[in-house]
Amino acid sequence: MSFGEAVKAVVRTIPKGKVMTYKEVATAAGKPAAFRAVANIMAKNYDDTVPCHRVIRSDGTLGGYNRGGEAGKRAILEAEKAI
DNA sequence: GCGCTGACTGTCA
DNA sequence: ATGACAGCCAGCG
Repeated sequence: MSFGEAVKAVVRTIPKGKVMTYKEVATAAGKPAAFRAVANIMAKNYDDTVPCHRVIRSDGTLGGYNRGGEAGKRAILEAEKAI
């Protein structure tokens, strides 16, 4: 399994109404220091089967989203009571 | 195979 | 607390 697939699998395990940081996802994927790669994977190879909108930065900021940016991402999280 | 890029993180000033 | 710099990894040209 490639790292990207592992990352997607981890994000898919995030329950509704919950959020994980890129670092947490990278750690769960097996590469605690690959948070940068995680962001890169999500950015370029976005997968609709993966709730990447539940992945936020360690600061608590939403970071980014390719479906409307932070605004759209925030809207989804609010709808799921994650924020 | 090499180099650049990026939805990041952590530390220093 | 805010801003800037450097470091890290995987994917793509």
